Amino acid sequence: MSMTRIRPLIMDPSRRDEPCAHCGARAYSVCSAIDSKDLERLAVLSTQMTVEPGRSFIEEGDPAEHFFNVTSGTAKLFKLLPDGRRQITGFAGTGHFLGLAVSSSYSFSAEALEPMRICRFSRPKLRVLLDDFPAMEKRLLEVASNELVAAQEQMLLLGRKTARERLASFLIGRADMPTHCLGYQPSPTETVRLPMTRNDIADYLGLTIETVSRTLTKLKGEGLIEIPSSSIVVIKRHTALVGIATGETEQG
Amino acid sequence: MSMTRIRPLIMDPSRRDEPCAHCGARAYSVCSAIDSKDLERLAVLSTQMTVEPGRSFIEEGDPAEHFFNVTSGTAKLFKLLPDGRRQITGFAGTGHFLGLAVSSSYSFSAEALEPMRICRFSRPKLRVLLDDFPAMEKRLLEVASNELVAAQEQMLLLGRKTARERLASFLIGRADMPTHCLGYQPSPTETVRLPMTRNDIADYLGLTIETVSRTLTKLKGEGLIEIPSSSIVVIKRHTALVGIATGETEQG
DNA sequence: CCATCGGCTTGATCTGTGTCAAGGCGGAGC
DNA sequence: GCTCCGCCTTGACACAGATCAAGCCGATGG
Repeated sequence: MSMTRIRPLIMDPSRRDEPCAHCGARAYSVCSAIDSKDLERLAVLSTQMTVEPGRSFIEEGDPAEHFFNVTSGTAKLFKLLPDGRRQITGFAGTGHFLGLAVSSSYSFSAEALEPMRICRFSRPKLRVLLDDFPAMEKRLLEVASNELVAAQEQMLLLGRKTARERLASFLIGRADMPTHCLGYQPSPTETVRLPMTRNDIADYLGLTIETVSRTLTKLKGEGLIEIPSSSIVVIKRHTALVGIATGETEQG
Repeated sequence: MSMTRIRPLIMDPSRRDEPCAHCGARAYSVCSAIDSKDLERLAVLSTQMTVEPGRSFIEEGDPAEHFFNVTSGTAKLFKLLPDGRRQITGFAGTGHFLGLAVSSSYSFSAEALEPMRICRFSRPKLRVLLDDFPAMEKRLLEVASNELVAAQEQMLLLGRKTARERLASFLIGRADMPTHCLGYQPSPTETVRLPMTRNDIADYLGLTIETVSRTLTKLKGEGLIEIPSSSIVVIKRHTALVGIATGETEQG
């Protein structure tokens, strides 16, 4: 499964002994459920790593030996069909916890879009730790519940929305995201940074790259958005875009 | 939101005093995490109800005051767009726990497909109970994790599979389900009972009723399945169907 | 400054699935 | 046993988005 994987991960000795106490992502992650005084127990279980853009750190089908926590950067999470068709199931930013699942192997792959820092935990060891910290277990349940709600929303998008509605939903979703998930963010929230390629957007929305491109061009032509560079979109008419995203607006 | 709801639920006084100890669904549900000796505490929180086919017991947007546990029958879970487009996000059978979500309102609706028995818990009260039973919290996390994996699989289906692959996946998914989820089940597992209409299947798979009907007819014509009645499908060539479902088989 | 290359856009055409329309079938009620 | 009605099937046609095919644009490196 991972035969072609070359140097996907780089251990980072410089942070080996740095405890979770200094982690910039802690406030946004499940680790916030653990008290400062107990943080050392968590720290000894964690391994800090960096992942370069384009590198995978989870491969669908591989034995699920670790949990991960994103401390900076963004990853795409995806599933593949044998002929190469791909569905991106989500993007994981700062604070995102990865690897939940009872199964013994990963059900998706994860690849860095940008330089990332991640925090890795051994599954069995974290499981044991969780027995002592029900607050963290509770936090994980909250996280999983929220992701489930998001997944259902995405099913509605994939099953029933038009290309135009999908793009509008995607842009609004990005604009409404908490700042810490986004990494570097140009000032107003109406400016949306897109660290992923058009192909990634297409595979996230169940479209082709051509349809994504055409639809964005059309939204631009209608004055709903501006596209100063291909990885930046400025939302000019937020309410109108929301109307399209939620299916309230007829056509275009 | 629920102005048009009429007698959606029928309280069942005959089971009011019957404790969870006699619940047939207990073994399959999150309640199994609670020890027999503590079961009384759970029992006092629960209200048994029956729901007639076609009745809703959760309405998207309503305040989320309860959790539910399905003890028999099947429900469809769905989201709607303002113009009536519908996406069924799943079917909930015996043992299924409903209502996970941090939000204060439900993010989906639930409607009975068949006569159902459900067990209702007040959210705040169950939350308090969970503090005393971390095993149940752990079980809920497991359940949520598994649903997340299933949701991602469904995103792959909705975003990237053909109509033929969707129907094959759906039938295989039904055939592979644990028996207790299905309610009454005609003997061999190769016989699949479909308690939902073609319209429901279409709304679950992101297709139209016509495409579902045509595709099933085609699979029948190829000898992969038989359709003795419109709500029963017999899988004749399981392996071939799995090949189609997973996208390994070219076309048809 | 030019060449290269990956990612993006745009145009022409095709096609899988949706839409519209007409029966068929089987269970419920009289 | 007949009628009704909801659900399902089948056919003809339409269209949103896919596919195929150029070409553009901006970053990178010599």
